[in-house]
Amino acid sequence: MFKPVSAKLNVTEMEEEILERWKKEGIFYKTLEERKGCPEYVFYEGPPTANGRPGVHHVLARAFKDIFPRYKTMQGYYVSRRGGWDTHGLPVEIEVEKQLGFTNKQEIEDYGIDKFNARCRESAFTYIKEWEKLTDRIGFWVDLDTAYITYANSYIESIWWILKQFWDKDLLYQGFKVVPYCPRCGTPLSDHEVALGYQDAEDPSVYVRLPLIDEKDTAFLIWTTTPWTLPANVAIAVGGDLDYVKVRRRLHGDHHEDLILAEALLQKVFGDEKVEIVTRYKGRDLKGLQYTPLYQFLPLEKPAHRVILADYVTVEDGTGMVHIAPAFGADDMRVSNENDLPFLMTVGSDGAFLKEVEPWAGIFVKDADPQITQNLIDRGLLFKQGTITHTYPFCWRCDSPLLYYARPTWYVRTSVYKDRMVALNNQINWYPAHIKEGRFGNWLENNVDWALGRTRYWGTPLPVWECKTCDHQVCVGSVAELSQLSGHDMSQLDLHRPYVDDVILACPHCGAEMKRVPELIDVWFDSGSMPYAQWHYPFENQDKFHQQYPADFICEAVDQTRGWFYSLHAISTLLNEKVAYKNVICLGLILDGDGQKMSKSKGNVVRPWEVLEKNGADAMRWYLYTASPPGQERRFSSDLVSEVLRNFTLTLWNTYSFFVTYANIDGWSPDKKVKPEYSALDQWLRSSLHTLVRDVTQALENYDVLAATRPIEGFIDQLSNWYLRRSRRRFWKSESDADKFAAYATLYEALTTISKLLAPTMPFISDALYLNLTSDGLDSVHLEKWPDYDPNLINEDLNREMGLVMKLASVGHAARNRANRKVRQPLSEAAFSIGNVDERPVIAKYAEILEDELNVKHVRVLDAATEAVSYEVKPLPKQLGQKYGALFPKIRAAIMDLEPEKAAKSLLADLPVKVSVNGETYLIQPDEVEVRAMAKEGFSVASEGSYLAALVTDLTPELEKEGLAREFVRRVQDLRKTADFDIADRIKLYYSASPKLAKAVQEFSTYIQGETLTVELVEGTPLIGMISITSEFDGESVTIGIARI
RNA sequence: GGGCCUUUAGCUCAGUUGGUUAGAGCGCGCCUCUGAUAAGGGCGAGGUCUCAGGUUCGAGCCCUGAAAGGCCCA
Repeated sequence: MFKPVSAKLNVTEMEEEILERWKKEGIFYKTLEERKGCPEYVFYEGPPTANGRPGVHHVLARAFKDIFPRYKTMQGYYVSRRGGWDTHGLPVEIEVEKQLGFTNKQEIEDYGIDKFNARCRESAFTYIKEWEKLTDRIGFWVDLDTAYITYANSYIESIWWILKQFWDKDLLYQGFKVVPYCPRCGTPLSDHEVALGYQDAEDPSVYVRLPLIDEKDTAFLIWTTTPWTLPANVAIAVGGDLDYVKVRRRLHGDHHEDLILAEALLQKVFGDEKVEIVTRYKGRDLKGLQYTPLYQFLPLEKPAHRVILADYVTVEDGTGMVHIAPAFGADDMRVSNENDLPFLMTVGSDGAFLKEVEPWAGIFVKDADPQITQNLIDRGLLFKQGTITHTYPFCWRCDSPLLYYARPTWYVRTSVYKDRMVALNNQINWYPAHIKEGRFGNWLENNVDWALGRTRYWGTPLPVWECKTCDHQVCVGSVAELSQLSGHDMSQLDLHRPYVDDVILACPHCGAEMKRVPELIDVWFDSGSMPYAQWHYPFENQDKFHQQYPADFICEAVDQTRGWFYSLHAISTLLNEKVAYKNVICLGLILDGDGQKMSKSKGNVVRPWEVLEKNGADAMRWYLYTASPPGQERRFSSDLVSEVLRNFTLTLWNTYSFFVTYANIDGWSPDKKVKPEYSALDQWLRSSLHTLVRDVTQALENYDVLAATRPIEGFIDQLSNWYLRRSRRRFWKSESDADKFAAYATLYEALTTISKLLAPTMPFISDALYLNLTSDGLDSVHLEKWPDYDPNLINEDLNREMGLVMKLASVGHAARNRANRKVRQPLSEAAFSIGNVDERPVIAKYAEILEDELNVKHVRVLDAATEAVSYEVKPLPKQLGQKYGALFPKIRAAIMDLEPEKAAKSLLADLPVKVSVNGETYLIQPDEVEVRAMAKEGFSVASEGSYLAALVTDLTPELEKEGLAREFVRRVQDLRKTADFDIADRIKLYYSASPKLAKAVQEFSTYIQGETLTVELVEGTPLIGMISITSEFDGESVTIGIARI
């Protein structure tokens, strides 16, 4: 006996029961336990930050992550899946700052770094419960009990070890560079952080005169969108080979002024204003010309304010004369150094002007733009102003505009490993494939050194100590080393600020005090270090590390290309010259209903809970797998998840419920000793099933989730709507014969196999099915072996033939519809015409199925000689086009010109026909054309392509009576259902009917009794206490009463 | 300015090595079937396959260019 299964499914209840069972029996740990010692399949969990609520996009990633560990476990691999939490960095700090109402770094310092960091440590796990609950609810099996935590001392120590390796290889260095810098957070950002925050922004666009020293009434014209950088100007750059002109503008009276700019930009700058070209230059002619500085707030260490040459100057916008402020542009800095120009720093680390810049001291630079512009107007130096909208980087967390700002900071010399990173990337299997050469490959090709330093509080401290006196630096690679260098036991030290800052070392060179440099490191370095740091490698777990490196599989969204995908790859390359992961699925973004990216800052993150409560985790997962290719972005809609439930989950569930219901009635159970006698339909289903196992397995091997899921939908549809519909009578009939056994065995095999195929993707329903269907099975489908397919059972011919039978049935139904003959009314005959000779035998072979499906007494091939009235012979382009190439159009025309009747008769007899083109004769084979027939009158026809069904719609009295009997049966069945009788209940039945119907009932009484489980069929008024109904149809009337026996 | 992706029915998406009638699901209208079904079946409305060139006997598919949208980088 199987546990009875209602056709109605309460999906949430079912899933929660399964969850409860998993928990109670520790199924997840059992799957690990059982596979101990097996070959390892390695999955890395990209650590999320638990200081925000998990959203739909997290469900997406976790759903995809879950598939392969489950699949590989079933294949016999040991897949330890350690969870992880990202805990450091700005996202956490900013939340705490919000709580405390802080707006700048000084407030944090005043509050106390120790207290601040203690709060950060807590805040990092604000939503840990919700994360755990969600992870659990969606069935993502990951070991959160042993999850690695990036703030742990052991984790940090491993990172220190990595940094020390880099230090020893001269891969870690301090440089003075212009970096993207967030003035609010007070820290530089790495390129991949900057990449997260580009937005459209409106900035001033100003054209400014810089008067020449040696020429009266003449000025260079420069352009900038950052007026605040002008006080730091030291030079003008021009392109040596570009063409420049001096133009003369007429002013009021006799006055005029001369301006120098690139010729190509005259139109853009002056528009319709007429100006006179006075002189032409090449850029290099201008070199060395001096101009009057705009401002002189700071002393100059070297001569400045002259024209220099730079290769990056273009004439695309501006004036072709580029204002150079070495403190605020990477290119500016480079050319300034090349030309031995001074460096003017006018701005503090808070983004406000220094006190030397008197008029605007203390004002945030962007806020000072209008005042500077006004100042230039007042002094007659502003030529023109406006605004420009362009994409500008903003801080990815706090939305402040970033400044490009020169400061000393720490770098990892990734650029020297660029080629190696590119080469190793070629070994990685990317899905979708274009990321490899495209987005990720390009990113690697353009690699610049990793800006590692962060001047913040909550993060992994950079373990470099510097001598106050002689500037000597040491990098510390372990706690032991720190103890040794400091002369104190540091094993209990919290490796965070401010505690590490308090550790003073003695300089090995001069003996003076060494203090730690102030920087923390980029949090992406934390997560990229997880392959090593999660095991506290190399201090512990050396074996474990080697077993678990590199990963076979990782999966994150596309925004990690420059995030985790990169940091894993870069660290692994620099450290070991190996890949960190072999296969990676890169997911597209989930968009909200309006196509907007979901993000916390926009507040449009859809809560996954509603969807889960309504439709369950399986349906939500299935939707995410099947909706669109994984790399593509997708709009998320709760309604589409409901659709999965209705169309897929419930179809499967009902098939399962049907099986259990009838198997229980018949007391059927699987018996391996009995060899089933499979019918053609059974063989077809098994062929489809084993094809499915083959295809799904292959798709999973290729990390192709779409191809591993969509075909299952197709199979379930055919299982339910063709196999089961066509097999119902086999289950209903009362005798338990070999045919019935085969039907049960087939359906049972299909359902148990499906439960395994669905285990990685729909872990709940698959286990529900498995547990009930396999009484002698394991504790969970997730402990099962992945199914094998039997190639001998795969019969492509059978698959094709059955497809054809379905097509013919469909055309047959259409013909019935057209003739207005409902299926309940038996008809004498259906005749089919099939355009392709080879396919014709299908009709005879599957006659029984077609007769039953269409409710006709007989099916056959339409007789070409006597029943068809006209033909059409249609050339098949695929065959003929490939065979005749350019000759095809003429061959085609020649075939169309043939006399259709004559040609058709020959072709239907499987004989070729001759056509003549350009004096040559060609033989057209029967399989190179389609013959379409039209049927004579007396038939009701429908056709699709070359398939035609012709029904004989004349009714004999006998057929009519049978039709009435079936109508009668249907009324009884309806009544049984309304009365809520059990399917197996025997009944007695009283009826009174109009004469014609009464006669039909008498004649078909055996049939009726069999169909309706009627033990006593009595003509007479229903008895008191019977459930009864009166109805009229086809001009007849009847009253029926039934009662259970 | 550069890179990558997308563009097919009202919506979500398929569309094989290029083959002449471009499909599915949902939604909509009409009809129908049902003792597994929240379903199934039939018919219908709904498409200049983003546009323009090119290659080819033949292009939704291949090539070139353009447009729109998205992501990323300057």
